[in-house]
Amino acid sequence: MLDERKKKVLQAIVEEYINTAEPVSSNALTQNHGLECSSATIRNEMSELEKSGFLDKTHTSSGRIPSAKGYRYYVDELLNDNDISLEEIKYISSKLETKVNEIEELTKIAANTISEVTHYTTVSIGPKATAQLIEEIKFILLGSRMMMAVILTDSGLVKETIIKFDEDINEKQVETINYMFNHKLKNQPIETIDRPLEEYLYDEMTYSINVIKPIIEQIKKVLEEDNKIYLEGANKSFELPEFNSLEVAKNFVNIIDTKELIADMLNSGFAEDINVYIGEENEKKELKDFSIVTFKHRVNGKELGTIGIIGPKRMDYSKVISVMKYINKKLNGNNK
Amino acid sequence: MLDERKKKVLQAIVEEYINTAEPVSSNALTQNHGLECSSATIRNEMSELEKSGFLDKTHTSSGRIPSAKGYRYYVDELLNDNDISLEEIKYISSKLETKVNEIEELTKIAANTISEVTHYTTVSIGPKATAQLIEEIKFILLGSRMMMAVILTDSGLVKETIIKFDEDINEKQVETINYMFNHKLKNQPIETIDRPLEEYLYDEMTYSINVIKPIIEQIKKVLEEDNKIYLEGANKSFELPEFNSLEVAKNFVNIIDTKELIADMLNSGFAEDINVYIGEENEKKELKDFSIVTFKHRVNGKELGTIGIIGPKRMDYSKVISVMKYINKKLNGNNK
DNA sequence: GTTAGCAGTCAAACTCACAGAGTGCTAAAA
DNA sequence: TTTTAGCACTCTGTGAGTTTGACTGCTAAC
Repeated sequence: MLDERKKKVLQAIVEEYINTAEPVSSNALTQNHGLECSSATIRNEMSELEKSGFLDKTHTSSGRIPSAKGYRYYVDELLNDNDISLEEIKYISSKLETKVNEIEELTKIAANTISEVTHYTTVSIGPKATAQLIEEIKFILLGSRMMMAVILTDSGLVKETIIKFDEDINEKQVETINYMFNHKLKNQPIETIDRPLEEYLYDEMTYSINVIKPIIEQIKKVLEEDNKIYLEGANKSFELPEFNSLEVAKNFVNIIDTKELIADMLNSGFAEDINVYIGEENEKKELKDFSIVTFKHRVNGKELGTIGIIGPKRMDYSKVISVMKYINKKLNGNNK
Repeated sequence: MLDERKKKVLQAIVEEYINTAEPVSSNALTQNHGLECSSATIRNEMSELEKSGFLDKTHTSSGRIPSAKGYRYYVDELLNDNDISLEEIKYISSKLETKVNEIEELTKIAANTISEVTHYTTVSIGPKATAQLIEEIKFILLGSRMMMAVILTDSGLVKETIIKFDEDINEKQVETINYMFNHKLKNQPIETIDRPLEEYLYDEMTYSINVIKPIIEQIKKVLEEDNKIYLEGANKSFELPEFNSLEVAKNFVNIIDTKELIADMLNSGFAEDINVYIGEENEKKELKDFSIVTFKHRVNGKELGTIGIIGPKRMDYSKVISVMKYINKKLNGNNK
């Protein structure tokens, strides 16, 4: 589609623009980009690249900036996805070796590390419980009218919730409940906690419907509710020149303040290993000025969390994708 | 200290400035502020108020704005702390009646409600576990090398944590651990989990130091660690005119992104019911352009969480303090 | 003690001119 | 046919100079 020199020119423009945040002139490309021709020739190439939609101009006599299509081509065809230094590798490795007791913690650490290495803002979210099998449910009495339910899933996720009652319950009831729920739910997908189960339990334990009901309600609630969203390095974005525009800064705060938007963003379309959405490619129009790069942290095919970077369209895709690939590999490697 | 008319003038200026965000001119005060005199007289009063430090000017021929001292006088002496409508009371009441299973949840709801009613950004944090007595600790085996510890305190706080081991443990060991810890810790302050306890446990259970050690470490960690900080309505602040200054907006993002700063802010000096820090009164210089209003949510003298509003110095103190007082009263009333 | 009136001050908005950076085009060179 | 040099043209950003309007401070009269 594009001849070799056009590719080189496009790549040079994208990288120059990522570095400087200024429209790139034909002159700027004659140095340090391995292009053995004059600015006039580059102008001709740029003109054609603009005609085919890879470049934009901010005004008639300005230099060029990459269009969304230009960034897309760069990301798909031109970038170096091994743009990561030895120090960075060492640093990431040491961070990921931190011993954690909960899976969510690991996702948080990974997100934090990515933010530190790339200097962009990251968001992360724990695994969707609904995609997993229930391995065990434990009920523990915490007083006469309070109980804790601990749910273990097959991928090692632990969810706990407190349940309060309007009447006293005793150890014996808890034992029965423990037996009933486990009997019926062991190794079942979480959707099993539904009508049939409720009816079964109501039938078996008619005498204590006042106890069963809040339990089922609360368990459903805790399993279905969206996980907490963790945000790292929001202030780092504000150092970027694009955030000198109040419009952009405001949009950004709106985005990170709207939990639903972030959750949507992290959960949407996962065809690839690593997903890149550039500017207007995002479905939500609030995100049109930003680019998003996400990946799911998986172990043995089970999803354990999603991490995303949100930054300007002029994001350092090479660095970001390299770091994400490395961390993704590392996380999948540590099958523990 | 100030005669009646000066008070009236100061109050009018503060309120006018809170409404308009523009320096207040002598002319503006001749209408709708119950001041029966000409602008010239008001100019004289303003000039004296400025001399005594209650007012500032942005430049020689500008109107006046309140100084920190002016705001302070207003907050201490002039404001109406019952500036809350029937609708607001109804709305707040309905929100606070939501049934919750965890105390932290209630603090979050209260903070969310305050943000909704006042249109400012709120931050909240759960109770410090270290200030409480341990009522009970339960240990539950969650697999051969994993355990959960659930700690109940006297004010109803429940903290749970997962502990992982490098060796297998069995139900019998868990029972012993349950007995040991409860025997020694029941109704003790949390600081008890310290050297003497460790030594006692090591003596009693020398055979399983590999088990006791991670338990104590993890329990200490979870009890000492700062609670999660919840942020509500960060985007609302960005609608205020002071946030058109990039400097201010950047500072704000820095503040809300720095968890330690917020935790400090929420935990500092609590002489009063409701604490107001105006601009430079804040110890941290990052906060010099902002005002902070905080209160602790208590039940029977036990602290259950802290909620703060962070907004511009030109904050609607009347509304904010009225709403906080009302919510504080409501929360202390619901002794459940 | 209060007020009218006026001179003085300052910020914000507007205009204008100009320098500088960059392109597009044309015609010559390779 | 491709590349290059050169030049005219365009547009932004900046800074100086001007005007406008909102206020205050002061003085003298009420």
